[in-house]
Amino acid sequence: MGDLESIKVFLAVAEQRSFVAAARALSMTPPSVTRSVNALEARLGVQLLLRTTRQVSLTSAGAAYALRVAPLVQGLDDATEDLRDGQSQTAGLIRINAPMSMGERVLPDVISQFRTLHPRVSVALTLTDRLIDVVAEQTDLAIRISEPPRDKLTIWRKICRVPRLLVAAPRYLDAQGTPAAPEDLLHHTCIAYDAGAGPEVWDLAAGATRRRITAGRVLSSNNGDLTARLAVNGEGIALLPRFIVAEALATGRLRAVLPGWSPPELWLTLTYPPYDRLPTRLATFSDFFETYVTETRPM
Amino acid sequence: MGDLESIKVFLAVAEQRSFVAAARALSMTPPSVTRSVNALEARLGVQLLLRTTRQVSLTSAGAAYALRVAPLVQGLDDATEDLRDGQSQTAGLIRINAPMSMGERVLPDVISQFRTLHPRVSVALTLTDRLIDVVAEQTDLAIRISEPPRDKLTIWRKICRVPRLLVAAPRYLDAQGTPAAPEDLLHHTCIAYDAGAGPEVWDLAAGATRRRITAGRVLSSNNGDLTARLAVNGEGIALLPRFIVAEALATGRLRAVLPGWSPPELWLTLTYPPYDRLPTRLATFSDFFETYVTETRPM
DNA sequence: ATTCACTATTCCACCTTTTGCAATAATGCC
DNA sequence: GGCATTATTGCAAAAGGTGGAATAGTGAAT
Repeated sequence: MGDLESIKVFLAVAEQRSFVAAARALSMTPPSVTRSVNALEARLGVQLLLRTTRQVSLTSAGAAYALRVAPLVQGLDDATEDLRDGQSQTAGLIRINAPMSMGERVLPDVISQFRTLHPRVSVALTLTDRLIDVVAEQTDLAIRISEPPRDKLTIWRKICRVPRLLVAAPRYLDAQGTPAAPEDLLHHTCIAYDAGAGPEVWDLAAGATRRRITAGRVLSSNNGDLTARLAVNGEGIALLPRFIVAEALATGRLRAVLPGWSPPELWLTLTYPPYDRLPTRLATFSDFFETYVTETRPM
Repeated sequence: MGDLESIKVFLAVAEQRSFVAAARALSMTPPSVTRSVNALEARLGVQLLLRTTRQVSLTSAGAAYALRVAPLVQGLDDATEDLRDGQSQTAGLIRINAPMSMGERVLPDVISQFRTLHPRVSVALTLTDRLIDVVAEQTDLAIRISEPPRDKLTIWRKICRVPRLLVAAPRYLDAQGTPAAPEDLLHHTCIAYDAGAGPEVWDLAAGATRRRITAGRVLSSNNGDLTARLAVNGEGIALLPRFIVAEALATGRLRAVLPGWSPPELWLTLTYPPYDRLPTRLATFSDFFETYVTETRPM
């Protein structure tokens, strides 16, 4: 006989002024109603109802208690209902974390289109250029560009491959020479788009041939656009996702380097906290995001 | 595993960010905490907590729910506590019903003295000159002057006897003659202080001798003071409680009739709704009232 | 007055649920 | 790679809740 339930039973009896009526209203048997109210009174140490076989009325304590407690119980029920709605319907807040490069490109579009479809969804967007801990950072959904995480603590979903390529400014290549083979990179300044800890090692493959190159001099940045800007400025050769440098390549400010050789592909992934069952709003957004990326192919 | 209790357990886990810590705080075993939270999540159909063996955190749904539900749970606890205090301490509202004659005499004094002793008590006073149904009238305590009620539905407590006597105005007695024996009343106008239904029958006793007299012409009123005023006006002979006519007797506006003969005594009683255990404020007031009446003897 | 219908309560056997302990699986730290 | 700690689960014992029938009490109708 739960605490809350017995309060509800009491409120029903108080409203109906009858135990059997309350029993009917709550689909209970009269004995259960009696026991429930008795238990509540015993717990409270206060008599709430004055009962005769022919009429039930409230003590003043009972009246005061009912008046005070009814809105609280209602509030709990409302909270439960809203919670269920928020889970089953596509509504509520989605806390999204993404790398900055995406925040400036695809995300504004994705989010406004999604919110047109699902106006009851709010989005809190944070941009971070590092691998975040989704649970520690209170994030519902992290968009990452990386090798698929091996974390057991998170769930992740692959969206698509993110092709990368080596680029440099024409000015740099003119001055330092254009590498013809991976080994030439040893004599170049390499700009790493990475957390920048430890020596930068690039795996390059051309068909079945693979080369593992440790870059010579290294500049690094955890921000893709900054890395690209350094490359545009002629600071060196950068390894960057294609979508970041696409525009610079098109306008000629950057030129592809070693176009036959490609580094291991990264994946665009969605990472979630370790839900047993993903809330609807997250699943819906994830589906929408995948569709958007697949159809517009911005990578 | 009650509804409310499992919410409290969840809140404890959410606050402590740990199942074992919550278990310690609530004097439970860790398995119980796990089961309680699981049951709550199952009932809500929503995952509230993200658990690892090393860290516990809230889902956004869980955070929202905790934020919303915590004050409600606190409110319920507060209500319970206040209710207990209101019962155990002498505080709260006492709804008193009394006959008008008392409302104008003893009650103002009783209530103000009582409230000086117990300032946290409020009193709602209604004056009614009829036998009221304490439970139907939402009354905590009814002060009655009558023969002790035989009602099974109420509890009553005798305070003291209320002596009555026969009185008439000197003017009336001079005009109609002064009765010398009970039988003489048959030829007088009798003013009844009573609900005034049916013929007025007065039982008079002088020592062991008893006479049952049916009054001749009858005036009646359910208000003691009105009855007394009619008697003062010389309308007839009235049977009234002594405390109502004491002043008129002292000033000579009324004179006692058949002083050797006295009607059955009435009782000043306190009547309560059918409480199993009387709330403290009512018991305290009742004790105070009895002491006041006994010491000042206003009857 | 007495019967009658209805109500709140209690009794009792049955059964679901809960509880605590021990065992298990999982995780972060040394 | 252990080690300590944590959340969880299995299992048997215990507790508590459940409904149906019986009981007592009440107000109204006869």
